[in-house]
Amino acid sequence: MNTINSLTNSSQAAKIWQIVTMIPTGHVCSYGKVADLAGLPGRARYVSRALKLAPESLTLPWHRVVNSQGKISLPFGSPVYQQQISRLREEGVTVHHGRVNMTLYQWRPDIAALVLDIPF
DNA sequence: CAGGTGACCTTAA
DNA sequence: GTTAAGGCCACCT
Repeated sequence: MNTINSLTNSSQAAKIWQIVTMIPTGHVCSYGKVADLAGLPGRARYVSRALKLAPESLTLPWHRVVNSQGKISLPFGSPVYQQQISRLREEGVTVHHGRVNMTLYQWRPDIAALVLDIPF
């Protein structure tokens, strides 16, 4: 079985995708935080892989995921890098030198969301 | 089986 | 404020 099918069949990837869809417009979340909320602590790299291989049909807000320092983790200057910045700016997020201010824009899930989403 | 890789993270200088 | 090293885990060669 190829990589994409093994991922799309993975309940772990599904949890990651579900968390990403919860990030509100105008906010961002780190790969590590998404992993934590999905019940997969310490697996930030798995989040990046799940996003890269997610099917188009999911239309995930992948642009709201940045690294823990607030920096765009895509290859500098690449088309997809530029697109992430454009999408964030369309939502009112200031991006300067390929980075967002995490103090201002980091998503802080409320208690209700956590209670609803931990069991899956 | 043994490395190499990556849209990462934390810690320690 | 920064970088470097070690850790991390799934996948690929």
